[in-house]
Amino acid sequence: MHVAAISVRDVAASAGVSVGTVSNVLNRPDKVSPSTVERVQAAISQLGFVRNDAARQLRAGRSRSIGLVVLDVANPFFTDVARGAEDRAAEDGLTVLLGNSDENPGRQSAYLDLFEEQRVHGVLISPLGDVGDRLSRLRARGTPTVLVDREIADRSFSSVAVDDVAGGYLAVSHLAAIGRTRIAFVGGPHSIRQVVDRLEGARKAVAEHPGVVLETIDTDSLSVLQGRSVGEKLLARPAGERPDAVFAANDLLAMGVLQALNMLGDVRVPRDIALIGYDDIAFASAAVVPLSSIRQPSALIGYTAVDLLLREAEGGEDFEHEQIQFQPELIVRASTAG
Amino acid sequence: MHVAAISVRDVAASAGVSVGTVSNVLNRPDKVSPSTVERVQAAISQLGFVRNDAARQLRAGRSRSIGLVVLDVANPFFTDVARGAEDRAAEDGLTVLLGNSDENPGRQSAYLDLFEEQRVHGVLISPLGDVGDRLSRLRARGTPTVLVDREIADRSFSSVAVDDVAGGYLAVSHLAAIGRTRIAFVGGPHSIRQVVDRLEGARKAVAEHPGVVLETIDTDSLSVLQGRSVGEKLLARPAGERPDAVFAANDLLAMGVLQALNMLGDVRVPRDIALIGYDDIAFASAAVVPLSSIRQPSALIGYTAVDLLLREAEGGEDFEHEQIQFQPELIVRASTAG
DNA sequence: CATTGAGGGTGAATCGTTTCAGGACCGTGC
DNA sequence: GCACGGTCCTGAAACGATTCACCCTCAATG
Repeated sequence: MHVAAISVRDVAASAGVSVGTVSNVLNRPDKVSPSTVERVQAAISQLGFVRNDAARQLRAGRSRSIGLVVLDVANPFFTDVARGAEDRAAEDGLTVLLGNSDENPGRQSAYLDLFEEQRVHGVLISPLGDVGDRLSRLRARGTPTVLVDREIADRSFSSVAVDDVAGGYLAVSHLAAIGRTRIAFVGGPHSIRQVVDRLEGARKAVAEHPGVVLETIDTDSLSVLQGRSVGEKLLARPAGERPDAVFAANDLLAMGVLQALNMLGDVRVPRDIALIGYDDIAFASAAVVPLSSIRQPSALIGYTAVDLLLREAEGGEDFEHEQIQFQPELIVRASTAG
Repeated sequence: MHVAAISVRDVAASAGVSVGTVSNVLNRPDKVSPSTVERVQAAISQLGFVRNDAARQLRAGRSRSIGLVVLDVANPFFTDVARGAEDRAAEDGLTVLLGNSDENPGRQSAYLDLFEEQRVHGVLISPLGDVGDRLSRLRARGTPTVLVDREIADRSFSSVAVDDVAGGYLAVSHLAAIGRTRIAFVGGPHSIRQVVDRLEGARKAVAEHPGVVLETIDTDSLSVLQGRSVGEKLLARPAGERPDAVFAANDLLAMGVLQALNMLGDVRVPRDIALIGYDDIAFASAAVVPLSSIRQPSALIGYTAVDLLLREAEGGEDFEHEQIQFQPELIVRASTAG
């Protein structure tokens, strides 16, 4: 468009002041006499001046945003995390840039590049695969980083997570407690730490219950679609070879499994197969058979992560990295009744 | 952090070339001899140089992003739209910035300010209330704008929408066809055009079916929670005064209603109350009673909107604004069976 | 041999905001 | 009358990538 862009210079000329004064009106109005403030503001709205954020950031050296990379925006768990993060960021006048890696290392990497080029205030990431080195470099160059829903073993990063081993343990202990003995764990890929931990928790619970066996069914991702195809595979088995309980690594998968099982009338949840998911998303309670699940404080995770990030940014290089861990909670509904 | 930021100047010095050449390596490697490209790239990775996007944008005058303001990120319909938009934007090397107005005019306005300060390539918005003037000014200053899921009467804006009147008509005609006569429309606020249109379509269908009456129940927003409270209110009525069918303005509301009705055993869906939603989100088919709905091509809407935006940006001031409208589709499931 | 043009490279100017050292002005206190 | 401290403003410098007019070389051409 050929509309000449209006700059502080134009505003200054129109109001009969210097550019420095315009900037002061914008950023420290108390340092400018009221009459001048008024004159400048009149010029601003008359000319339709809009601050150029790029110039601002260039000067400032940092943007006023925080980058957040999640595994899947379609998963309500992550939108809840994002909402919590936004809330905390807003308290400090910051914005959250949401990047969806879609469980794809290439996209994850692209977002990290983008955020670094944008000189974001910091990065929150629910990491995929082995990005420890990448993140170390990022941090070394001055961008603080907090891991969301994951802690890295060597404690070199700050993190906010939920104890997924405990969650897996809760889920399977519950299934065992209601008398199920042939349990299937559905989830994948194993590059996602949560999947591995929940499985580990599941194994731990099984070990404590003699007579209970655990089968694992791998999936390519944690989506409704993948769940549905697992459900179809279960239906295809002879009745005797089906598990009598399924622990899905998240609610999306669980709902997919549920959809598939529900298509054919002869398998009933929870009568034939009990089903429990993970995350306790809002839709879980509205499922065909209301879904038992493991609840995580999702918004709180996001909120805390930003908080930690800001403290880390404040503290500088020598900041003591902190690992915060929340405990999950078992929510029992109809899908594991009896 | 005290890590000195690396600039093109440092890279140039280290590689023994001029800054102009470094820039050329970054942007037009074919204009630089292979040996020089290699030398510069070695310097870049050795120094850990990362382009400063703010400086880039300042010079370029525009950012490489598109702003998208949606009514509710928790609504899968909008995340699908966003996904479609991202896909199309990626084809042109652009990024999508997602802003959630949460049906709040203040937040909507804040995002528009932010996007304008960022000098985004363009804005996609699912507008709330009366923002025509605001958007006109935005466009006058050079930011092309496309309305998503809404067209403005005077055709002064480009838009991508679905015919919501037709959708409302489809839903209620279907309810009438299965013999329901006391239909309740649940939705709100009326500042959302979709709500108004779907209601209009509903009225149109009712008018064609003598003996069918329509009641409207207003809500403050289109969320599961609001739906649940409507459901509770319906339950509180004497059985004879309840509608025998509910048309909810979106699936979230419908699922809320369904949850509430399901808590008490004496009202059954669809036997006592048939229920149909709108958007056909992925969770609709996994609901307690699989939900009938009106499907919209959500990802396609986002994709097309960006496409239109880019064409408009290309065309300049004299671009002929275009209104694209898709047709919705009725999806019948158990919640309106019989 | 002079001319032309292409390929490869240079570096100062530019984008728009913020910052900061300093200047003008005015009232106060000695 | 003068120094002093405020208050209010000024305007040049800086941030870092990109652009563009220009320069240099060298080979091909007439």
